[in-house]
Amino acid sequence: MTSRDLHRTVEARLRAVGQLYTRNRRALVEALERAGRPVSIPDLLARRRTLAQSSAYRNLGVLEQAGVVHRLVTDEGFARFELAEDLTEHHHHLVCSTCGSVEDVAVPKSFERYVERSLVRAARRAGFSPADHRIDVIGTCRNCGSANRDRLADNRDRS
Amino acid sequence: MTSRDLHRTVEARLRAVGQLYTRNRRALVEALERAGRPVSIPDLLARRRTLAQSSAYRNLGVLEQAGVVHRLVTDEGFARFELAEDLTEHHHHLVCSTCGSVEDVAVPKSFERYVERSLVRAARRAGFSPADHRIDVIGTCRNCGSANRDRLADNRDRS
DNA sequence: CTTCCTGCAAAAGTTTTGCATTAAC
DNA sequence: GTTAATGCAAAACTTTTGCAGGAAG
Repeated sequence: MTSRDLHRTVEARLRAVGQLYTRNRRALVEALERAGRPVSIPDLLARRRTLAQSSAYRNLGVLEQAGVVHRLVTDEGFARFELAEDLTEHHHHLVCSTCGSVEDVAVPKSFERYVERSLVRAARRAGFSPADHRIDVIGTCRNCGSANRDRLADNRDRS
Repeated sequence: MTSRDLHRTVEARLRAVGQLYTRNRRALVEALERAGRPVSIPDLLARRRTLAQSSAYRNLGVLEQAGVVHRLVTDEGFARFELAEDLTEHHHHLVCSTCGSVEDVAVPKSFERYVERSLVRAARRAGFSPADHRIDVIGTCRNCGSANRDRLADNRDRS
């Protein structure tokens, strides 16, 4: 989807829930588009100094209700936001257990189809009506991994 | 694993990180064992009135470091705790988007093997070292589903 | 002109921390 | 008796809310 299509879609979805596409909201959508990964509120505030914290929370809430952004929680103690999946690509997350960063990762369609069918079956057996799923891979990101390798190398050098 | 084995294992893991298996900690482990699903701090405090809130947070932190409990975050704004997976069974979660409740769900071993292999491959391609994965199914639990069906039936009756 | 959005400040909710007391070994 | 855990209260942090002023249609 082009950036222009994105903004048109966002505007339509906001209008559908009786909301306007204001400057602040456009700035948030642009920031999320540029980031290409889930972003925290402090990050968003740093990128747009004039944006009040309460406006960030409120607007992200509105955008979430309009189906434009998705709020996800990590074990960092605060939330992160990303564009809704139908505005990007269906993807999952690589969560670094060292630094808390979150990156997107795509998986093959065949994997998704198989996972989806299996999960629907397992959920139904438990009397649960499945609507969606979420998969996170926990581990060590490239940065923290190489930092760790450096540290190990240092220790070897010293001994 | 029997309850007795569980407590022996917990005691050993706590000792391994220089911590004691005190009454409060035993009570927390027993509560988590009985619950059989992720439990919130308010729930845990309600089940043991003499337990101070700060002790609950502190002890769950210690138990997490000892590898006895696992902290998981939902979009409810607070954390839930469960026994570590190697003390129970490998499982995933059914998260109700209406009431926020979380239940455990088991999936076939063949599913796990396939998912694990696919995720490891996808993560490595992104320069990420995978250690574990987490799968949540989002949807409507049995209670909220039947409440919703009741509501729909009511509306039909009235028209 | 009327409605909705914005920013500031204060409040609410969850989690963490300091410190004196108590329990565990 | 010494060390570690507990409970109370206060603090820190993220998120939500009230309200007066300003922007948008």
